[in-house]
Amino acid sequence: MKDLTTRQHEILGFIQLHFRQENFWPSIREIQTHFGFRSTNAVMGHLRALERKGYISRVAGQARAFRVTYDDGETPPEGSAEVIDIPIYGHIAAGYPDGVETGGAIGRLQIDVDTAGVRRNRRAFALKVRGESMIGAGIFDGDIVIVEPGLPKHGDIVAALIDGETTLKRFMQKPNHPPYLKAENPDYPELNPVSELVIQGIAKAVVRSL
Amino acid sequence: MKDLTTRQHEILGFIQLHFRQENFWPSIREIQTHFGFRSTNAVMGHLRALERKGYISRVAGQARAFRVTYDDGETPPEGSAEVIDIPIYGHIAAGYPDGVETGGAIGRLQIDVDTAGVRRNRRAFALKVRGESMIGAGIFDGDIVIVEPGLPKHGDIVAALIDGETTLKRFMQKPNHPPYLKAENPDYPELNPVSELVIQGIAKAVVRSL
DNA sequence: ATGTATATTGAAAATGTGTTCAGTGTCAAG
DNA sequence: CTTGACACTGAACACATTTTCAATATACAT
Repeated sequence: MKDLTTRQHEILGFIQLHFRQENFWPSIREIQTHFGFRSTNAVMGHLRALERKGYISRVAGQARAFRVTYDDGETPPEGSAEVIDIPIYGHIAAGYPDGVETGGAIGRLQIDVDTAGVRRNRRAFALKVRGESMIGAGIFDGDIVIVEPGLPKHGDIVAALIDGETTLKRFMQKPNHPPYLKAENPDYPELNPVSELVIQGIAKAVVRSL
Repeated sequence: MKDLTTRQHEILGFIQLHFRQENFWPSIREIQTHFGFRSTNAVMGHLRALERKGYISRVAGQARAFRVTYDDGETPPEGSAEVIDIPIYGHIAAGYPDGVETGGAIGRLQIDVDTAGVRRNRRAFALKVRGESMIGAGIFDGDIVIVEPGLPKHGDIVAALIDGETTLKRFMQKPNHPPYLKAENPDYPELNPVSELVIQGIAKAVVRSL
């Protein structure tokens, strides 16, 4: 894709900003006014350049009839990443042996695999975080964590089953030592190696509704 | 929400269909032609009705300047919740007068509307957070915020355009006072009422890859 | 130096487009 | 029967908007 000059870049930027803010495209005169041109023709030149370079396309003679075709984004609405459906378990019932109990879900969320950072075939699930033990890692009460089953590495945040309750902790393992879990909150103690340490999975992403 | 007549429903449908297919709104005469009316006024009547009933809003005198305020449904509920495709407008180039990065989207994410907390018809977009100014609200450098255009209320976290840069701040507005923006980080000062305060949208959700 | 792309002004032509005024006809409710 | 919402026709008006023709000036590669 050919490069744009500074001015062309600004024009394209304004067109897109206008569209995002107003939900319809600007007219040539609006672009002219915004940049302080004294002639609509100044805009025309830039639009022609943008069209020639393939960034936009227009319908001749029609008002506000833009299409932004910057082939960087926007173009492939179809070939987008795969979206998976993830069940949200509130507090997990003790004895979550191997996974999916559809009945226990308090909700579901759907997100594409790339953003969530999970693989399709693994059975990911989500948890609603309760408590403040991971506040130091930016995970707050009420957040939703997307968890993927697997073996944790040192430093991963994991969902672990302790005392029949699922909590979020950071998994720490130094060579030749048994692993332990660490809360990311100064008020909470480190948890020393638990006998029954069941790692449910590794936290891959956090989603929070504001 | 008031009910629509059959004809009004058809008109609204066509407007939205046109927008999805062409990326810009139809003109009144295009609507007229599509339905075979012999007078533009037939369309005018329906548009007025749609506007009165709150389904759309328009900018008087401007061509193709629609906004669909309320979606009448029509969208097939595939599976469970509806998944929308959100463009990620990346790091905004610093010092850019219009605050838009060249190519437009640097990525996309897909998420269901309930989890994201946005409405289908509004054009939500996402931003990759840069900087630590909202660390107190649990939003960190590198997080992705999902933003929906709209008018902010007191206390909302907004994406605002200041000095040509988009930043995330909390929108504060006390009665009889001009609004100001506040960073959620003790190291950052409060931002007093800016003359050129452009609110791009309200942050609805945060997604973080771990 | 010469050509080509960029960036702009200025004026005018040609439509596109929203809007209004004045009617006709239907249909259901009061 | 009358009233009022709805669905339209027809013609005209006033700008909004795109587009074209004619020039000037700068920068940059050939």
